[in-house]
Amino acid sequence: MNKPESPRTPLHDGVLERLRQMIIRCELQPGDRISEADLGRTFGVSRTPLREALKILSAEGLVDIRPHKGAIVADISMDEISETFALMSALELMAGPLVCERVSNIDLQMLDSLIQEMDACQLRNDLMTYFELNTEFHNRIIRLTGNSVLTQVYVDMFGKLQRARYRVNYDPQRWHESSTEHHWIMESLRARDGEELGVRLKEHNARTATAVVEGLKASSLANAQRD
Amino acid sequence: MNKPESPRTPLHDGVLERLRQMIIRCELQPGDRISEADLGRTFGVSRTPLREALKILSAEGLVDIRPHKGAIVADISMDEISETFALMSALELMAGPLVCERVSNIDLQMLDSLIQEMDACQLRNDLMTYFELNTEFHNRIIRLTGNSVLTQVYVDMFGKLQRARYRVNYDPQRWHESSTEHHWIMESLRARDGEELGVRLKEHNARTATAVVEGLKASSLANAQRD
DNA sequence: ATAACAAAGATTGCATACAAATATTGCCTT
DNA sequence: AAGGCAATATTTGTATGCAATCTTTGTTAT
Repeated sequence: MNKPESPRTPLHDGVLERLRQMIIRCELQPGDRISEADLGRTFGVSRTPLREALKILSAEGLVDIRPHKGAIVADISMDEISETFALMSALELMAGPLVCERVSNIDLQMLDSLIQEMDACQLRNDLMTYFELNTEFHNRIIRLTGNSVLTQVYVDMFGKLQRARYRVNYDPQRWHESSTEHHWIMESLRARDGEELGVRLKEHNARTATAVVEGLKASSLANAQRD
Repeated sequence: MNKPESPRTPLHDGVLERLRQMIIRCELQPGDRISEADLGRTFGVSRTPLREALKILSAEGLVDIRPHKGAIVADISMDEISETFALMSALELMAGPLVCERVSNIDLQMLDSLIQEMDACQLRNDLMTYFELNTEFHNRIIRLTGNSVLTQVYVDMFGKLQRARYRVNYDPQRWHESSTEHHWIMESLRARDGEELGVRLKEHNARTATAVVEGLKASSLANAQRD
């Protein structure tokens, strides 16, 4: 039915990735029940690999599994969003000095070109690609710490928040602000000022947090009125 | 065969917990292959729940699964240990002020009694219980931040490092130092001095890190000579 | 009409069976 | 004797079947 693809990659890996994307992109919304049989049919696989994928997503916090009652897409509360942003602030504060110790000119070039692409996205109003590039930008910076444990945690957090970002109607003004902040961040990087970089990353993060939380409040308010 | 226990808790949960403990306690050593059939026999379950547990442990980073080649207990490198300690330092620095804002006198009492128990363990040389109480002590402090995301990450990190702690022959002198540092930490808590608490937690952590890394170096050196 | 209960239906949890891939063993060749 | 190849054996990946649990629907009694 499907093309053979590569028989080397286990089936549940593909299922896992597809499910994760569906959840992050809000195609499956928080609270949605996940029927093993149904999803198995849509993916064309049996329940076994699907269950394995669900267990992993549960460990990642993207789904909740209630014994004998099935899996649902995990809800992410406003509190959890705020707490996650707060945690990321701490990680970025830690990252600043480490990154500046290790960042090379080639790294700077690479980040610059990412920013250029992001600016281009902004001009043609391509929010989706912007999100992906933005993720790439921030993850790369953290990866420059050379601390892979830190990076792993950061990337996970970013992924969890991505759902929230997709949900809010991004404010054009905030979008512009954000780009400016990116340029400031690059400045600190070029100056190799670790403390300053940490602070700027942290502040950028805090502003994004505010924007996302405000956006969510607004949209949930709109929903409440609609109901 | 087994007592009915509680039929409400899914089987793979029990398997998961037993496996996790076996890995943390180094009963299964890094690099050990995990045969699904074998482990299934020893636990008295089929491969299905076992595989689900393995997938979760893989997501937690305690085992590595290589497609078509089976699972092995994940190795934790010296680098990863150092990086994890560094990350925890950042988390503790962040935690300090947050904890001091929220800690109640009852919390202080509870932590005090934990310290008393730990001191007792030290007197009777009960390292195992000490480890458990120590874990409890630090996790509780972080939980007092009220940030559950931070707490989750911290607890995970602590668990990952627990393996390393179990492996090193704990230096009695370091044990004593550590107790003293715990008392300092309590002092900062009682004074509600958030900055100071953060720094003391961080320094305590850094010293533990040094002790563990040195201990591991020594024991791996001993192993190398033995071979 | 509403609430409580019961039985049918659907879904999850686990075990087993089979297919595909890898590891191992023994033989043959050089 | 050493290396390569082939056949066997073991192990993983997936599908399916059955039992236990939950959900839903329909009935009855208040």
